[in-house]
Amino acid sequence: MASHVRSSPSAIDGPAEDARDPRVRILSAAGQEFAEHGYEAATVRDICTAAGVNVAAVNYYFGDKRRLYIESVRHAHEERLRQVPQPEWPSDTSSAKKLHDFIDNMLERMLGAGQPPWQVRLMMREVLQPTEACRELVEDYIRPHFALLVSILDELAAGALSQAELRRVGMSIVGQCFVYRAAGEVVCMLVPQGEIESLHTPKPLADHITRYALAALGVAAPITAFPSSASSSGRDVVS
Amino acid sequence: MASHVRSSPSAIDGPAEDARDPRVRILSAAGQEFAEHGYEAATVRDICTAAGVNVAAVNYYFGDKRRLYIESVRHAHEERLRQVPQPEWPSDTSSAKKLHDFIDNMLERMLGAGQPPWQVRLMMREVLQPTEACRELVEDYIRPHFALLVSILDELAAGALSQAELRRVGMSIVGQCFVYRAAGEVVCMLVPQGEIESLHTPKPLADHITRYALAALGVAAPITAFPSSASSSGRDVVS
DNA sequence: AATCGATTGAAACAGTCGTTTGAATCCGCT
DNA sequence: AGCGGATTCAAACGACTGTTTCAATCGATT
Repeated sequence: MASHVRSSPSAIDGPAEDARDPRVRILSAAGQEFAEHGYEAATVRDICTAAGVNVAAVNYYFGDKRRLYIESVRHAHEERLRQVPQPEWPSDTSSAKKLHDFIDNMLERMLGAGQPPWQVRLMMREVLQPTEACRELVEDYIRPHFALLVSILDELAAGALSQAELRRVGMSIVGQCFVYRAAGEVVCMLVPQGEIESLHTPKPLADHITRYALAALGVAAPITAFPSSASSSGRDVVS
Repeated sequence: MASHVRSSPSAIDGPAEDARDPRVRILSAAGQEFAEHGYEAATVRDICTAAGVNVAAVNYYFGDKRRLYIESVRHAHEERLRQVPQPEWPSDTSSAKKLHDFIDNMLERMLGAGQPPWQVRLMMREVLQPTEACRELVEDYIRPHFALLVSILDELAAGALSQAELRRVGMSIVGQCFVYRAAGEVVCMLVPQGEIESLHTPKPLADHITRYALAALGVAAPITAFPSSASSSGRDVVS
């Protein structure tokens, strides 16, 4: 047993975690290995080598591989929450702009700048095949974001849709972003190369998904009504 | 070496594959194990036990685990193609109805009737983290379906959108279906229980996604314009 | 019946996995 | 300086993994 080790140094050290603390070094290395290879394929030996500690350390600090995994998922989404706070707008911001900003922000977090950081890939694994670490991830990270999206849609629909319908529309929007991250490699095989770079990167995609949603909700003109790439309809509703 | 074994009995036996053929028994058992646990976590011992053959059989018939996996993915999508042929419509069918049927069919294949058959889950794994078996899966199975969707959208937009824009809209539709299969368990955590059963099952979802698309394309009224669950707008465009 | 290639079977291979051990080392304390 | 708990280390454990071996068995052909 390693019960004599203090259970959570980060809780008392505060946000300025010492990178020389072997506990956070292991958590970081574990997160990257789990994100890259998945729980089964990642090995504690590789994790410890990457963290520069002995194999016995994971048992000493975390008990076993399963508990290390759960802690590393928690560590990942906590760090992610600190890095990317929920957006805030001046009170007179139009709801259409809020929607565009929200979608742009979500896409940027999911796809932004080449390979997304390992935290996102680890969380994505939990979404695709949940383990016991999933519930906490949903409550702390995903549900607040989804609730914000639904509230924006509520504002946008001006009471015309029930909460249930708003959730359904919200899921449609999330799905359109989600597919590019989860099935990105297949998307690249279905769409010509140049088109990927010009139309399926975060910025143009945010424009498209926003326009698609605004048109479906009747807030803007249908996407067939104007030429092509611009994010706005006749009146410039989003900027 | 096991080079003396005939390479593909199913090719000469025709569609009526003998279930007592150890080769297809192994392929079927392997597909289910790989679909359930993934490539790494599935063991050749479990596969052989499930297939009722000796462990040496996989080496005798397929060489090694990697080649067995590739063959089992091929076997899965070939069987799936035979089970679910592409829909065909009378030439006077409205393109709105075609879109609704297509979406309904895709959702039924992905989500239909509780746990989807193992073939779908195996293919989904290939989409989420492609291996060398992915390209063939895309060319034989996914690309034809996506091309059909794009052609329906082309008809619907009546030339108002370029091929690139049609692909982008197609990806939006696929994404809305995809999220329910790939992230289904998280969806269940975000949406109240009763709502799942009433609004997030294939039929109501197909109605919603179709209506969302038709409204976005300006073919039907915005989804805020009419009360709630019905799949049609004022004129009954889809039936 | 005898023969010979195709197929199956039980057992063992070498390697890697997560985990444990027990001694060695570090570091704050009196 | 010297004590004592906290931490690190190399080494080994037993349980698995994919793969191979080689003798036993099968089934059609002569």
